[in-house]
Amino acid sequence: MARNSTKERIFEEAAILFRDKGYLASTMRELAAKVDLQVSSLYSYIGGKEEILHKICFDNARRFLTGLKNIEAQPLSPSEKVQKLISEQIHIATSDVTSVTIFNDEWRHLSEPYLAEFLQMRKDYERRFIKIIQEGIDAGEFVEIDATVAVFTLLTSLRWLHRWYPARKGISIKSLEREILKVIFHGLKAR
Amino acid sequence: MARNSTKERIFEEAAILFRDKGYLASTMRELAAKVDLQVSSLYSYIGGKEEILHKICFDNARRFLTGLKNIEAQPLSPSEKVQKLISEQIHIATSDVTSVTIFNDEWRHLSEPYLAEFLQMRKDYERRFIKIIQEGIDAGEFVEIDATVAVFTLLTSLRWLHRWYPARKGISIKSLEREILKVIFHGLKAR
DNA sequence: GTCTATACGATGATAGAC
DNA sequence: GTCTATCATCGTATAGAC
Repeated sequence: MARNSTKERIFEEAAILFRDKGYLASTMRELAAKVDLQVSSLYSYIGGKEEILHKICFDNARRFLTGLKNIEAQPLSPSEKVQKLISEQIHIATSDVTSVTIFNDEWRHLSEPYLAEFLQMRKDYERRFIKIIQEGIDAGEFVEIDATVAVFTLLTSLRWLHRWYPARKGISIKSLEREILKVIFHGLKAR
Repeated sequence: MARNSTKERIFEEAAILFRDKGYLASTMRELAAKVDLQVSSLYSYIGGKEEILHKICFDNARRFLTGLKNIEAQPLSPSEKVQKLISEQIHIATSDVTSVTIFNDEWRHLSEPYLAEFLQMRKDYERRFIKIIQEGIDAGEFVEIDATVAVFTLLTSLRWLHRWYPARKGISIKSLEREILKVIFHGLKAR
């Protein structure tokens, strides 16, 4: 009994291809070669190229939104919520690089109406993240800052973590998380 | 006398196209339509599609490296240097969105040997930025952090500034800069 | 489910007349 | 420098035999 079905292998190889070359530059011919099939045979398993992109983007969007929902529901302070959100982002980005890369970089090649739906989920996540930061500011836990600027500043560095963290070879996920939290919570400047 | 030559108009329209749809999804036919020429006429002005991408990527790489070099040469503290670097990134990213978007998002479609050359310039910039942070740590101006993690955390949020700052409508560049500096230097947490 | 064969449109680029 | 015409190639996807 094989560990992975042909369909699973197609999705996995496609993800690697999309990650390395981008969605548009990846061809069905290459994908077929990777899984040792003729191009036409791929279509016995999937409806088309975009179906793969769609699955990756929406699986990840749902994953992040579910994580956020769980954190929102817990009786935590804004600080603790932000810490958990950052921790979650780091763990997902480092453990599932391929998938997160595509989620972050290739969603724009979704066709309508999926693109609009995706953007709405993304915006929803950002809006709810901003709300948590604003609650922290109002509660006096965070400094008086523009919550939107703060969220995008930190969210952006997390979203593209997958691109740069291989540059810091040898660091453990635990240390990576500690260092990032240090920068985000306390900033660069010594007291 | 026209303000822009045909060649300049081709580069400008191509940049907008690349920014909006990505390099691969942009076609020479679309570009020709934008500048009111037949496709074949474009080739009287440029050698090919990649020449445009090449120019945008390398012009920007040089611009950022030149800015860094100037700052390095000044008799400033690491803190002041970092502040100037951040300020410069913000000004370029907000004043020349189109160009910076392509520089950040589309360089990977450069073919060799240009790709390798580009990556080397990029790495050089990062390495020198890390060095400044490390000097700040050694001088006691910055907290004891992993300089690489710190640089990528902040550099990433600056590099993709062009993607999110329209989400914070109405904010002035001055305020944007102040808020970002606040987050990066002092962090989220209230004292 | 896998194959061979192929449809069919889009692509970057060129040839050569004017 | 601009055009019309065209090329070779590659893209996703389908038809239909086995």
